[in-house]
Amino acid sequence: MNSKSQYGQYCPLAMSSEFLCSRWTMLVLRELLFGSTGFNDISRGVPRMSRTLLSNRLKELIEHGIIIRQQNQDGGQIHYKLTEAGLALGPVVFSMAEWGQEWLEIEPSVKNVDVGFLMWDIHRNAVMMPELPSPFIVEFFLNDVPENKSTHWLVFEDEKVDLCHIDHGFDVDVHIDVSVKELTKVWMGWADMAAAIKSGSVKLSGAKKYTDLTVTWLGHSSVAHIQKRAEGQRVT
Amino acid sequence: MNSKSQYGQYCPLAMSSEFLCSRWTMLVLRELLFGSTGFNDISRGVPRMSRTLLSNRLKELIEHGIIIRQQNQDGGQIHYKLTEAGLALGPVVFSMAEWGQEWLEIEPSVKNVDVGFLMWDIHRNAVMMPELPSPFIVEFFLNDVPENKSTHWLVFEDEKVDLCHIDHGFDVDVHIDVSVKELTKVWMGWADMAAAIKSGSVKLSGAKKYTDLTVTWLGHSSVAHIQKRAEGQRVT
DNA sequence: CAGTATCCGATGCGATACTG
DNA sequence: CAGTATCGCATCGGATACTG
Repeated sequence: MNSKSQYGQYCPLAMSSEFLCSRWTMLVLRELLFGSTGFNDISRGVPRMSRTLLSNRLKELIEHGIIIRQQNQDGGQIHYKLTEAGLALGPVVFSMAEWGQEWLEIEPSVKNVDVGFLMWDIHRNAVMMPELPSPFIVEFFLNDVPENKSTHWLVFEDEKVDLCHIDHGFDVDVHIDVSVKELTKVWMGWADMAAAIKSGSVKLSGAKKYTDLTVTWLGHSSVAHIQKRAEGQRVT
Repeated sequence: MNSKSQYGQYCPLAMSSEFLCSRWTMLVLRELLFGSTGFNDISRGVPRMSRTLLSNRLKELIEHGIIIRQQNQDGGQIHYKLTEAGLALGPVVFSMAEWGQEWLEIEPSVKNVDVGFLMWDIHRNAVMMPELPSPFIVEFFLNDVPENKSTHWLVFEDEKVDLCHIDHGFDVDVHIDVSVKELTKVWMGWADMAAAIKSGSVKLSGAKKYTDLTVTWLGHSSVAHIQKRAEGQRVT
């Protein structure tokens, strides 16, 4: 836990970056800003971060007044919640994300993608629709990863969407067969879903009335609407 | 030089923060955004950063397409210049600085301040005024630091302001006697100059027509206009 | 679910000295 | 002015195992 001034500068950028710009911290903040409050939920948003380190980072953020740790008096769930100052970091986090979406080259991003994070990210932005039955089950088959990580289910039910990676013998409504890379591109707005279906890189099956709505219930990343720069201008 | 993906996330925030959120990097970007292009100028803006590390960081930024390294064909000065993508990082850097100015507690910031950086920061934002003679010499005496670091001169001449820490027998127009802490507060907009003069924590001497203009030629930090939160709301 | 304790290897980075 | 090479320590953080 490091809280001594490293930079020796009163500059607010220096003071802020001393604790904001440490490994994983921005991603933890992203999770909090997206609404996760439980330790395990946050952890699922940063699957490659060790839980030990997450624990330390949360403590640092508490120390700095960015979050508070709450527990119901009945000893229930523990919630990490952003303070007012923490919420005010939204523009900082999003401006960095938006810069990346606008300027970063695609290929480096889709290399070495963690499937757990991709599915977690999709699940939390999936869109409930009145047209869908309840439950509505979507099975993802990711055709380029080891078998034990290849199948995931999205369960739309009771006004929320759950993510599952264990087969409970679901009654599947829509099945999606796609590579991780292609799913990532479509999800991020870097590729067009209709074109991907037409080219065969996304294979949908199920009742047409549901597969036709895929673009809608699948949703997009929260920065997908930002236009990427032309290929020659992008950076890595 | 680390260029392998650490986070395993396609998320643009993750991709960006992998190289933006490393030690010193935001401060180097600040220097570049403020207009420094030479190695030594940049280095003076981050005096506690080792030159070795600065050299490495600049290389990383070049690799990532954020800056380019230019040298005149006559073998003159070397200039590091932001690319279009690099310039686009302005809002990211400034949003973090603005957050800090609005939310951070003052006291931790004014502890352990590097005098070299303070004077460098002041010098590059000092304001040329037609009312001033040329040269116009301001002598700063920082009354709470070791003698060899206590005196600095600002030389307003030929449409530019130079900073000097060696006595060239200047013909001083205005003398300022102040502590580093108080000078920092006034400079950052955390204290009022007029009040500081009245209370005696800033002691000005010299021709009245020049000392009366101090607030103007001294200028303020670029984020000084942002209002700090009330004391109870601030964080560390 | 929500963590903590301990170990230990990797690496980040400062200090110092040197170069064209 | 604009760097580079080398050394060596400190700390960061991952892996693993354990707790209430």
